[in-house]
Amino acid sequence: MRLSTKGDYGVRALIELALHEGEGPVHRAEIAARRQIPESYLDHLLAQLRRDGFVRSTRGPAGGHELARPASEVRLLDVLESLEGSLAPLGCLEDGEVHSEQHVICGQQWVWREIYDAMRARLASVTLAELLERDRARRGRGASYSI
Amino acid sequence: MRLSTKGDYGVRALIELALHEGEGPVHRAEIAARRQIPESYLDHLLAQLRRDGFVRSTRGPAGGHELARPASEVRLLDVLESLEGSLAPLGCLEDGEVHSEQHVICGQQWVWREIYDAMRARLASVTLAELLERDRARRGRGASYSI
DNA sequence: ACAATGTCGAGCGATTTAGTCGACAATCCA
DNA sequence: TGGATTGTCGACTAAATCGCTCGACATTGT
Repeated sequence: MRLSTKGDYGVRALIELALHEGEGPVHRAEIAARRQIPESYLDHLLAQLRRDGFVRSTRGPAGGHELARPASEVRLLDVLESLEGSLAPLGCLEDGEVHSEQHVICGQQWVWREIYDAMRARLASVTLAELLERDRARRGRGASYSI
Repeated sequence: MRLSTKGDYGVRALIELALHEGEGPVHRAEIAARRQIPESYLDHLLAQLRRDGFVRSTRGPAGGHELARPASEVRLLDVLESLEGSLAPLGCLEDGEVHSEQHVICGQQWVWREIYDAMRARLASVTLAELLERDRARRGRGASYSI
């Protein structure tokens, strides 16, 4: 029942991009260093986020990555489903799922349907802007920095 | 974010045992056939459920498996945590988890804490007796049987 | 004794995870 | 123009996990 590191790393990266919203592209290396993500792995995550329209990238020196849409309009649900695929806890809750006799036997389906719906609703209500804000607050209170 | 088949199969098996509550032990082979579970795999699941006190088994001919506690007192949450281990969607929500600086960086933790708590609460409110009842209802309405 | 059951652990093929690496493309700057 | 600097893409891989199977053994009823 775990989210993979993709969801974790990907959201971290987007928070970092949100932090620099409107300041031009951020280098992959900088994102990786500041959010503790393996750089060559981050590559794949950014590619996925780009494909799904969350991120815009530019090449060449002074290139990098930036948000393609305002942080306030990016829903956590969409980001996670981009990175992780479906978040359904059971195969029988999958979106495009055929309802064959196979699933007649899936005895917990009704509970998980409820939980899944609530989960998606909550994730849909959280924006990247809100994640950034919480991140700032947490880092503010937390152990101070040695620069 | 998927439950493994253990959770699915294991709950199916318990529903089958609940169906025969008070009628003495049910053979592993019968459970497997009626709930479409690979028999030699079911073995492991029953072993786990036995270790955690959900099931009592007896050997020898006329042996088999039965509920160790009344179906109405078995919570779905406990069954799933027995079979799947922790249901936490993120490592940083794990029960015995140390809160080191590692997690200061886990930017979605607060949302998932909420979702996780709600999920566990709901799963804790569902008993095996209720699962059995729903299973009966569903099978009643469903395609009728060829015996 | 023997047959029918459950018990336990080793092992195994397929899939997924979590990456790395290297060749290539675009861009900027001198 | 050419090289330095960035991003892009796909192949590859080591390790873990999943979903089992199998075989040796223990227990019990007849």
